[in-house]
Amino acid sequence: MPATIRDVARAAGVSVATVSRALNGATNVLPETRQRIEEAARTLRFTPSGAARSLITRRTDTIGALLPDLHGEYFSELIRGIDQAARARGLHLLVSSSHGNADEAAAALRAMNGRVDGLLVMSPHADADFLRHNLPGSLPAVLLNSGMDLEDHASFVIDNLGGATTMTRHFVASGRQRVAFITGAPHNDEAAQRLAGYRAGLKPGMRELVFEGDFSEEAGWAAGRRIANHKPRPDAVFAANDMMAVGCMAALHEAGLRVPDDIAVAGFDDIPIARYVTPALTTIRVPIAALGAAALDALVKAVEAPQSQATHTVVTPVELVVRRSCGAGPPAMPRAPRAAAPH
Amino acid sequence: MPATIRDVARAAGVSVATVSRALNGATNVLPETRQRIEEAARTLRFTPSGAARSLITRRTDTIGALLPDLHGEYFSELIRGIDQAARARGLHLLVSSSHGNADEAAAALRAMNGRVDGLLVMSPHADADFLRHNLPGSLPAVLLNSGMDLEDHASFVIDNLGGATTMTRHFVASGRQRVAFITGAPHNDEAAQRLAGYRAGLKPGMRELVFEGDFSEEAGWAAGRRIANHKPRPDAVFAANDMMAVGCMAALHEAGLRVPDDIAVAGFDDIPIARYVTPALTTIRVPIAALGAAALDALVKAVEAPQSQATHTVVTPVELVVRRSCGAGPPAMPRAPRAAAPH
DNA sequence: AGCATCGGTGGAAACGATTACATGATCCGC
DNA sequence: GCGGATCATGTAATCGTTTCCACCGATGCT
Repeated sequence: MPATIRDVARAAGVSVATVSRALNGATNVLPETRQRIEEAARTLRFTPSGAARSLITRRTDTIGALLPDLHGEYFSELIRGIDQAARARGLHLLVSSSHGNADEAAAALRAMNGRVDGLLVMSPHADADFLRHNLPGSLPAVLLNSGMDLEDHASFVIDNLGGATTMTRHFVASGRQRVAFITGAPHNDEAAQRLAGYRAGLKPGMRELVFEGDFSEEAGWAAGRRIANHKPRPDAVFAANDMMAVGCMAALHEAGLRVPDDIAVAGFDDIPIARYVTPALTTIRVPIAALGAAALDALVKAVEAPQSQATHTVVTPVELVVRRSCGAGPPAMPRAPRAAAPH
Repeated sequence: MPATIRDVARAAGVSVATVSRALNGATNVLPETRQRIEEAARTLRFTPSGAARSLITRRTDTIGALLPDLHGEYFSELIRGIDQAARARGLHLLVSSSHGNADEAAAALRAMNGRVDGLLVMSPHADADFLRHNLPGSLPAVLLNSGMDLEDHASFVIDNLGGATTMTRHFVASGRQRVAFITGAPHNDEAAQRLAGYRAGLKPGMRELVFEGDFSEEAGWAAGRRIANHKPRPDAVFAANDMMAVGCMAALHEAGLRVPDDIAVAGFDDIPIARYVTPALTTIRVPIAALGAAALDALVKAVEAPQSQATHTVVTPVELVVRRSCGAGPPAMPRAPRAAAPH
């Protein structure tokens, strides 16, 4: 049983009110009294109960993150960005992930009530209706990468459309004639945007060549096989994400094709692996961590000024990264400076 | 302002006690009454306050994770494993990371009091003394990858020593004569264990060749340059982690050496990148997610039976993964089945 | 000298839930 | 027909904090 504020009060010979004031930095406490209290707190190893404190304070100094999955580098980067921004503000992070269905997600959402000051939501189930029915009370929330405009919440998305358009135009501009596309998961909003971007980037008169995928490496490999056998053979492949591009390159390689000489390959996301595969992968860099941090910043604003909920959608720009897999780029393996980290 | 249990009671025309009983599945509530209460709760969108509930219940259904950093695949895997095990038990996860110094870590620890039922601690600052002084009350805690045996807490570690020994022996067994080692970060316990394993794996009479590193890719690259110029040139390099191995391979490549023909390279951890670099990296597979899950399981046990704190240290075994970078392994890029995940 | 002020402190009411105990009503068996 | 068991429900204490208010001695101003 941990020591309570009452124990400290008794030990220091004062009332609990005074202890609370002394420990929370109120000015109107006699220096001598404060010192006695601090010493009592130290020897009793008193730590205020977060639950009790946030019950009366109505602040938890915690924000909740509802994520679809923790698999892969995309989400680890996202969490890292969110955590970093949260820590800078002295906030904690309560994460909840992998909700197979809407009911599970709803349960997770409800369980957060009274434990968080705001919610960062990134879930395939989180449409407008879902939030309207399941968001407890008036918890501020910010949406991530859910393509819809919601009236009540700010929303942060990646410029999937613009990025895919840029990539496709890059292929076209460097003389590729038959640019194929491997789609992302069906019913996925980001996948749809990237496909639309691909279409927008083709030159008028160019034929679109769409192969189905689902964001997984296997799907990329399967699509790569089909592409290798397709007549006339495409001279460029744009995969809706990097993992599929990696799988596709393997299949093309197995089919005896040379990348980029016979066929160029590009992905989307710029996951760390992208620069290490051979040849290094041309891709669209997505500032994932920055996106998470920006979303958290917006959420904190919403928490601090509940009425002035800015409900606009912020589109984060992306950047073309040209590497060997599309024929250009530096010849050697680039060693971009990265923060030193154990492991 | 969210609805409270009192609002529900008023709406249903019963007392708060009855509402609590009805909503928590007690049997002794008239079906008709229960129905009225459930409907009232639904229309008012009542969600019990976690803070209030855990104040009286003394359970938070949350476990806290104190991590050193969220950078890199190592920690994302760890969190994934922990989260998965936690979710299976209906527990939430409160994460806190990147504590530059012991004071910050202590503050983070204190802030967890009253918000979590137990603590998963992985921190360079978390030695026995630190925990004794900063662990609030009698919070159960489990340590991760901190090399020391603590009396009061269970501890989970990777078999760094055994893994490094195995790898070194593999080099020796396949006929390598001069095996070099690139060390991890100084003052890091895991780094020390891996170095010790390297030494233990050398054949009696073999000369040890130790190059300094710090787990970062840059350090691996720098060590690779020194190794390429070293006379007589080593015919194998064992880096204390995969990132350094990757950097080292780049440097060897730039120096005109062929891996694995001129010199073999191996790493430690088996991060996802390892199988995608060219040549694919021989390494020691560490079941990171499983480690996190096991630690969480142990913590849950400690939470449920506070007195029977099993204080033993569990050493998780590791596994040698042979790929092209040391001369063996399958010729084509392997596509191990991996769970399909967006991005 | 008297009265308002001020600064330190204590008492007690919140916050929103759970739960031990009290209270009636109903029902059963003798 | 009456005492006691049973059952649904209400009353109130409780968890550990913060904070409003009252109190009281000392001080300053006129």
